Amino acid sequence: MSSQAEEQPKANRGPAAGPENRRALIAAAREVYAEGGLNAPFSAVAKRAGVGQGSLYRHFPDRTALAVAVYEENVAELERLMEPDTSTLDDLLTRTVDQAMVSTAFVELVNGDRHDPRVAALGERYRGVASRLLAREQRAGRAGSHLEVEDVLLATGMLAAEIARSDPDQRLDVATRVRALFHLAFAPR
Amino acid sequence: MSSQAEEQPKANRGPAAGPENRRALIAAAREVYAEGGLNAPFSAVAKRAGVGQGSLYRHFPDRTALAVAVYEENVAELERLMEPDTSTLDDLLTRTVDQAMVSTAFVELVNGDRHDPRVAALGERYRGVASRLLAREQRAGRAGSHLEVEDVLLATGMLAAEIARSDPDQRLDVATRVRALFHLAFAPR
Amino acid sequence: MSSQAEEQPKANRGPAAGPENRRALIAAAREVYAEGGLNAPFSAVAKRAGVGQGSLYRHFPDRTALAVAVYEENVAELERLMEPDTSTLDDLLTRTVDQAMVSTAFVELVNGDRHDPRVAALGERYRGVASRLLAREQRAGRAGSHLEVEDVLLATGMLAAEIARSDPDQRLDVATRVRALFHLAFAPR
Amino acid sequence: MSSQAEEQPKANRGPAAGPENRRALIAAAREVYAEGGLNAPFSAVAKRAGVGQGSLYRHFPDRTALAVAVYEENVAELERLMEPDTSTLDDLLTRTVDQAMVSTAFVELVNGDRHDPRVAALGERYRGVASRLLAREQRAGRAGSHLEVEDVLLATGMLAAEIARSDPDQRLDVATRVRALFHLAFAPR
DNA sequence: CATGAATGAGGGTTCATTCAT
DNA sequence: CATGAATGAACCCTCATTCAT
Repeated sequence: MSSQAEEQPKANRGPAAGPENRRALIAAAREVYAEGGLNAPFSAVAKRAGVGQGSLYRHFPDRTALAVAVYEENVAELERLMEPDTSTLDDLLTRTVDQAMVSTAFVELVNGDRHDPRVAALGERYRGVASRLLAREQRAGRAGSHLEVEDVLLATGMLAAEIARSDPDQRLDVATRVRALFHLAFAPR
Repeated sequence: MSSQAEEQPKANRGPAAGPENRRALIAAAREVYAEGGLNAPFSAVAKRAGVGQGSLYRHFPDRTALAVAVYEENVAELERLMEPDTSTLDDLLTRTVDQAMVSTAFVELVNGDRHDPRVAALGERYRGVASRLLAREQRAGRAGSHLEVEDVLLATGMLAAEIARSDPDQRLDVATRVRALFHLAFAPR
Repeated sequence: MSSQAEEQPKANRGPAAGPENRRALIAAAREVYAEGGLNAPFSAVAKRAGVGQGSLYRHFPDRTALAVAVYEENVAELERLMEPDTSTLDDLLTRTVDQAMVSTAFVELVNGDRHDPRVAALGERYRGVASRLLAREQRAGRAGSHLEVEDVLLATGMLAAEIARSDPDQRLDVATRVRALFHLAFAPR
Repeated sequence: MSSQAEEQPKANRGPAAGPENRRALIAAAREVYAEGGLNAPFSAVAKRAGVGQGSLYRHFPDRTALAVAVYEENVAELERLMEPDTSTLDDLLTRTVDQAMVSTAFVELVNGDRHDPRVAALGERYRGVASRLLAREQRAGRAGSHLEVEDVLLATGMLAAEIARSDPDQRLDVATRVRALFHLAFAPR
């Protein structure tokens, strides 16, 4: 009814918005995946980020690209957190629980795209963290010598998946129980 | 409308086909769930069974009904197999690996529809099996007294999920490794 | 699990059940149409009648056949009720309200199949009733001479449709109001 | 997968097509409702408008939204036409006949979704028109003081429905006859 | 002649992806 | 480079109709 500018579709903010949008998309994806799992509508990510569909596709041409971006942040954080000499395998389990929702989405995804190099690279970095932790713990006599890095990877993977599967209000309980099991399994004999 | 018999709609085989169709549907569902998880297109089951959509809905009014039917067979088999006094928790793990693909779908199911009575009933039967085995093993001194039935359920659940997730040609390896972990976790201290 | 007669599908009662089924179907149709209008699932009629789908189709090869059968009973009742010298146009309106749900279903149907002879025959009988009533009322000076039988048919048709459309708990109100309008329109000038 | 451009999926005309599509959808709906009533296949509207299913849902998230959009135009026109001091109740009946096909769909709509606020708002506007006309006619002594706005609404509703039900080549006749009836019913006593 | 399962087409809705502006 | 509408395929579910027993 006004004589000008009938609709204002949200001002095209120009190229400057690029990196900002990218960040918004990753954050939105983290939330959406956490709530709805990996099969949440892809378009829901754009909507939640307050960004056009097209921009989502420009930044992340496929589902894997987006998931990798999300998980990349998690791995980076993990690398940082697990660096100090005082960090333990148990810290890794704790961290896994915290990140379970995203981790699981990532794991789900990876099992579709196992051979995607982007995915493989991230997997290697994660494995590196686990490997360094394990070696350190074994040296300190806090982890059994029977353990190999694959065991640790399996443990964290299963833990994350189990948490993600669980009823939200049982997660604390489940986490405690599962960590106790792996404690026993990891202990020196 | 057409001058010749253009389509051959597939002969109505009559009610006699009923039980046969039911069996075909369950078998098809087993395969479809194994390949695509519980959210595989419902219609894919009908197609794979070579049965009309409508018949699928007649036999199983909703997803849960079908999943329950599939898993019912598994639980029944489990109850039979675990009955002898000689069966162990380790047998349960073995069996879990064998049924992993279906088991995972069931776990998915249970975590989605926890309050559906049909699902709850099956869950109870499974729990019963685990419970009897655990008690027997603890009496025999082969399982630690710290263990509760929840621990066993978590272990089998995680094992099944992990197997289902894994690359088919790594499953044997994964199974071995995970079972070894739980062996340690279950052992008396 | 019993060794014989696993399922007893409801004893085929033989040809004797024919007429009984027919009656049950008509009664069921009356209810179903009243509740769900003419687009209620055709099969719902069979279910409500406690009769196989096939029997429904045998007795009434199409929707029209069933609707005609239902309405035939209504018209017969109408003929009986309107015969006494004391019955008036107003009685016809009253009766129309009572039968509104079925009447409307019939009218709906008729507008699809206007040229179906079965339908036309019933229409004639209804028209006959209206015609006799109108003549009698005009002779008695209770209806205006401007009125033709078409006017009466339109009035009853619209009344029935309006009732059928209305919220169930407003029907009484609507009926009163509409009948008052037609009272004025029918009165001698 | 194919060696040549096998399909020509119909060129995405871009957002510019938006408003045009919206208009096309409303126009198509008007036709489809007129032919098939309010339960005509929703998808038929998209097809007739030459627009994808998805676009239909984007513009009108549910049946009611579409029906309201269609009828909104009619009510607006009505408000405009009935504003002059010279317009009468009879003009309203005339107009109702002209819009009968759409009016009926609207009546159906109103009777189904009486509690939807969008529908209620339109109903109020229509009632407003009828109310103003009635008051004016009563003041001028052209309508009886026994009449209430509900009577007018019932009359237009029944008239529209009856026209919509009628054989196209009898509509003129039916309209004349029904309007004459309501003339008598509306007249001052 | 009754029964009720089988069939598949039809219509509803969602969502991944493309593309004009 | 961002935007958001358009598109259509895919899945869901219901129901009219047929037909073996």
